[in-house]
Amino acid sequence: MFIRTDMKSVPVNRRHGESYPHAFFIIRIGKVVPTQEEMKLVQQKKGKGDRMDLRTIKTFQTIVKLGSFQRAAEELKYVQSTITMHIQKLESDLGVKLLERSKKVCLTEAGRLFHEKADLLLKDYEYLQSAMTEWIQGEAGVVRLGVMEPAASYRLPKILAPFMERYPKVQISIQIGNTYVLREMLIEGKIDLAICSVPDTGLGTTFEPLFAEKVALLVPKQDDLAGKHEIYLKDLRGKRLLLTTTICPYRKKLEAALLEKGGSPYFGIEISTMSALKYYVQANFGIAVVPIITVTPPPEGTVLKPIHDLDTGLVTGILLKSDYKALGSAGEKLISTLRDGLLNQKCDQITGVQNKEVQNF
DNA sequence: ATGCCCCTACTCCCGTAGGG
DNA sequence: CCCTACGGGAGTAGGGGCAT
Repeated sequence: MFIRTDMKSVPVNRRHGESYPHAFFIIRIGKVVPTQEEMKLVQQKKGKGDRMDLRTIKTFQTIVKLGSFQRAAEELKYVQSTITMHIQKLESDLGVKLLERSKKVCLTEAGRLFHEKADLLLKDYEYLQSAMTEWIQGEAGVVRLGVMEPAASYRLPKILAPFMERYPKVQISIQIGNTYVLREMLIEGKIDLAICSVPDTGLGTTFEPLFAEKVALLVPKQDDLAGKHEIYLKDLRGKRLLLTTTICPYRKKLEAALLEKGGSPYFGIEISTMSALKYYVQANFGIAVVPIITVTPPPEGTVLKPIHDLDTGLVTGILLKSDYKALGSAGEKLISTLRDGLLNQKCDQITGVQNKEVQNF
């Protein structure tokens, strides 16, 4: 069986000048993928007998409840002939007699079974209606979010916690990845939006910058840079740099700056995850340029130092598809929450680090 | 390919008349 | 008293034609 929902028009009651309270969604029920034989029958019947709608079921249930066609008509605000027509249609659709008409309306054996099952169907429908209402009001829904590090671990939880408390029925799925991966996922429709840096290509997406993720140099205490008052990119020459992968936007930005201001050569160790860098610095493997938020406070045995000639902000924001269609109320509310949360999160200040002001757009 | 307009067929409901 | 059948009015869906 399949259930097809159609938006039934709501005609103005010509006789009484009011809308029919019963004329909302109709659930039509039919057979899954009709066979050729069934299709012929359907054509022969010209639409009769292959479906039933929710109103006729409600009419039937009302008759059973009140024990009379007339009283059911009054309850449902139909004329009595319409009630008769509904039952005829229902019985015709099902191919069984549901009610015995005599002085008193009685259920047949089939009618009793149908009454029982129809009750469940109506309850399910009421549940569906309620779920749809919640979706419309933004109280429920599913939003697939892609987030890059460190925002995923260090910023998002604080922003999402109050949102989830306010909208407990909204399901959020979070995919963590780098900007390149998140953009691909967005294009392929695997996520609805992403929090990431500016993608290499803007084709097919629109980027809304929100803040700059500041970075600084993390060095072991025993390194000579730890005691240096001012550090510039040229001071990194000859040092062992701990780097993330080549597609990491932080590494790209750092390498571009090093080429421009510091010159070659540099040598480093590649570590795939940003969060692991600080532990390798702690173990005296080398030095690393890391987002400040990930090393607040710095691990024991390390020192965080600003690099004066490094534009420290990696612009981060919301990435959406160019042909973006509204996600529904829940999605829109989440976007709004993320936007406000990321714009308003307090900048991480570290003693001894002369941060530039976070650049807001 | 998309949007708009017009026409036709269909659906839904009503009131009325008649039968059990 | 209750149910059924019938005719008619009003609204909607869908197809066809046309313009962009």
